[in-house]
Amino acid sequence: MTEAGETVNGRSARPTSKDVAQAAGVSQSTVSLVLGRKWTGRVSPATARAVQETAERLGYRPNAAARNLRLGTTRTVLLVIPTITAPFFGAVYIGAARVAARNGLAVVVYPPDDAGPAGSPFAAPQDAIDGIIASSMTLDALRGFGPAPLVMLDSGPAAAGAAPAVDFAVEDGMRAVVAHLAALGHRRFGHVAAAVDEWTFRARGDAAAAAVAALPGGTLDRAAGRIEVHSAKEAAGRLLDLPHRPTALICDDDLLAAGAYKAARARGLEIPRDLSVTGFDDVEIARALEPELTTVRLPAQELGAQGMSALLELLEGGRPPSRALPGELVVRTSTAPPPAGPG
Amino acid sequence: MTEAGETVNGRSARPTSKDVAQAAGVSQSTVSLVLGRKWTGRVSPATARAVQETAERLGYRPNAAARNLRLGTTRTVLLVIPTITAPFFGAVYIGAARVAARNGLAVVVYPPDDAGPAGSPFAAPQDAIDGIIASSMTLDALRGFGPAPLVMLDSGPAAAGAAPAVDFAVEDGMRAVVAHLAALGHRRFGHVAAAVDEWTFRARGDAAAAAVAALPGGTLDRAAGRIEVHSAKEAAGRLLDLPHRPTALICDDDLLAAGAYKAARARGLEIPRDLSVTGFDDVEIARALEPELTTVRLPAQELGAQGMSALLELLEGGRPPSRALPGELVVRTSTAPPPAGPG
DNA sequence: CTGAAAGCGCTTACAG
DNA sequence: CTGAAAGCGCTTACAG
Repeated sequence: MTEAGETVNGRSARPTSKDVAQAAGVSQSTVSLVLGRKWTGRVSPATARAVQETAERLGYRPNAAARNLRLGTTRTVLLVIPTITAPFFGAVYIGAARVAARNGLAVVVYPPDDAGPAGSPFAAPQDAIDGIIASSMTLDALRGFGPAPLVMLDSGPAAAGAAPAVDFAVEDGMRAVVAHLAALGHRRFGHVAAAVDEWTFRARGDAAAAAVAALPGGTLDRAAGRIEVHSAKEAAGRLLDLPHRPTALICDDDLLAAGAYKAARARGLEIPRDLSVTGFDDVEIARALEPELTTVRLPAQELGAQGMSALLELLEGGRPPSRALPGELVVRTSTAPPPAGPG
Repeated sequence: MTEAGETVNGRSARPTSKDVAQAAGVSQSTVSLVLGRKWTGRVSPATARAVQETAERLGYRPNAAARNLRLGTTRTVLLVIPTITAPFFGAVYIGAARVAARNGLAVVVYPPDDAGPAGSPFAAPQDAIDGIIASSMTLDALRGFGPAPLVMLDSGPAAAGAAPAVDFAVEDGMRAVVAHLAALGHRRFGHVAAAVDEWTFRARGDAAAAAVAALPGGTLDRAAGRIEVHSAKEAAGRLLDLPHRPTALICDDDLLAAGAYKAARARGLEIPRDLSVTGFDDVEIARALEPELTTVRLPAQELGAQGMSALLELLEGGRPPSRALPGELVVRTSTAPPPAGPG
C-alpha cells in the first residue's frame, strides 16, 4: 500500500496537469483545455492527441479540490432520507447514485442514521454540496440545511408546491388494494396504519378510507403501530380482537404486514383462508413471508433516479416539472375470498 | 430557495474568511488561525473572541474545496460494500458514518449497487478520498482502487495480512449454533450454504463441518443457494428430500433461513416440531419470521464503527491492530429437540 | 501578538 | 493555435 501523500524520488506520486504539460511539451493551460474537452478549434488535433496520450501514460487524474475551488462547485449532492437501513431507501439511494455517477456527481447520504438533522451530533455536510434530494419528509425537517437547489421525493403536494417533486401515486395503489379485496368479496376491513406523520402514510390512510366508504356495506377500523414487527403485531391484534373482526387487513407497509401475520397466527387464523392481508412497497420481506404477500410495488429505485434527474435539470437552470410514479398491485397468495359464515 | 452561487447586492452570498477579517478589522490569516483553533499564544484572547463572534454573526463556514486543496486532503473516505440494500450493510454504513462524522469525515459508499467496480459505469470516486474501508470482499476486488490507506472488514485472515482488519468471530458463532442444536439432541444436520465466494461464508461452512464432525454420530449434508428467498428454498428443499433427511437446517444467513422455512412448509414440516432451523446475522427478518428465528447476532454497526476507528488511526500514522468481534447466539423459537422416532 | 505573502491545482479570460 | 497569468479560499511558514 502506498499512501496518497507519499513522494517517490522527491516527486509527488500523483501527477498534476503541470506534470502532464511538461512531459508533453505544452503549457499547463493546453492540458486543461484538452482534458476538459474544450479544445476543438483551439488546439491542434495532433497536440490534443499527444496531451491525451501523455495524461493516460502518467495516470493523470484532475485534482477535484482544485477544480471545485475554481468552479465554485462540488459535484456532490446530499440525499436526505429517514434511514438507510430500510431496504426501500437503499433502493432510492441506488437509483439516485446511478444517475448521479453517470453525470459525474457523488451522492452523500444524510443523516447517516435515524437521528434527525436537528440535535444530531453529525458534522453538517451541507457546506460542500451543490444540491439536495430529500425523500419522505416535510419541508420543515429541512430547515437546518440552508438554501440549496432542492428536489423533494415522496413528500406530497405541500412539498411539491415549494420544490420540484417526484411522488408515488399511492392513492391509486391503495384504491387498487381495496378494489382487489372488494372483488374477492370483502366488506369489513382493518387498516394497520403506520404511526408516522408523513404525507405518504396519510395519503394511504385517506385513500383506503375513501375507497371503503364508497363500497356498499363497507366498514373500516384502524389501528396504528410503528413500522416494526412487534408494534405492528400488537396493532393488528387490536383489530383482530374487535367483536366484529375484519376479514381483511390492509397494511401501510410490508413490515407492518409481517406483524399482522404474527397477530393472525397467534389467534389461530390462517392466511388467506380466515383472513386476507395486504402490504405496501414490495420489499424483500413480502416474498419471504408465508404465504407470500399481496402488496403494491413502489418503484423506489426509479424514484431516486427521477429525483436525481430533476435535480440535474434544476442545477442547469431548468424548471423540472413535478410528477407522480405509478405503483403496481402485485397479487400473491395472502388474499382470498372472506370465509363464509356469520361474519 | 436561494441558489448557492447567487449574489446579494453584488456580493457573494457566502462569506469567506476575507469577509470575516474585514468585518472584524483583522487580517485574513488571523481569522484562519482563530477558526482553525491554532491561535493560543499567537493571537490575543480579545482578538480571538472578536473574530469568533464576527464569524458566527456572518454565518461563516470555511470553504471545503479550498481547505482540501491547501491541505492535500479530502476528509472523505470510501466505504466499499457488496450492496447497500442488504440491511446488514446499511448497519455497517451507519456505524462507520457515525464515527466518521464525529471526526469531521464524510463517507461515500461505493459501488452504489451490486455491480462490482470492474466494468461498472460509475464514475470512480477514488480520486478524491483519503482512505478506503472495504467490507466482505477480497483484496483482489479492490485492485481498481489504487493505493490508499485501507482497512478490511469481515474479510478474513488473508485480507488481515495485507491491511488492518476487523472481522467477526464467525467460527465461534457457528460452533455455538452446532453446540446448541447438539444439546437439543440433533445429530443429522443440513447446511444451507450461501453460494458466495467470500471468506465469511467459507469460514461458516468450515466451522459447521468441523463442529459436526467432532460430534459422535454427527452427519452434515450441504446445499448452496444464492442469498435470496427462492434460491434458498430450492437448496433447502434438496436437503429435505434426502432419503435420511436432516432434523436441523443450519443456514449461512437469515434470508437463507426464510427460504428454508418455505421449503419446510411446502413439505408439511412444522418448525420447530419436525425441523429446527437456524440463521446467521440477526437482521430484521429473523424476527419477522414465524416462528422467530434462532440465529447468531453479528454486530454490524460495531463492525463499521471499529473499521472507521482503525482507518482514522491509520490516517494519523498509527498501526491499528487487527481484531475480531464476537457474535452472539440468540435462541428463539425455531429450534427444539428433534422429533422422536425412526429418524 | 499580527499581517503580508506564497502556494495548493485547477479553469478561463486575455494576449499574442 | 498556444502560453502566461489571474484567481478561486484556504493554511502556514515567515517577517516584523
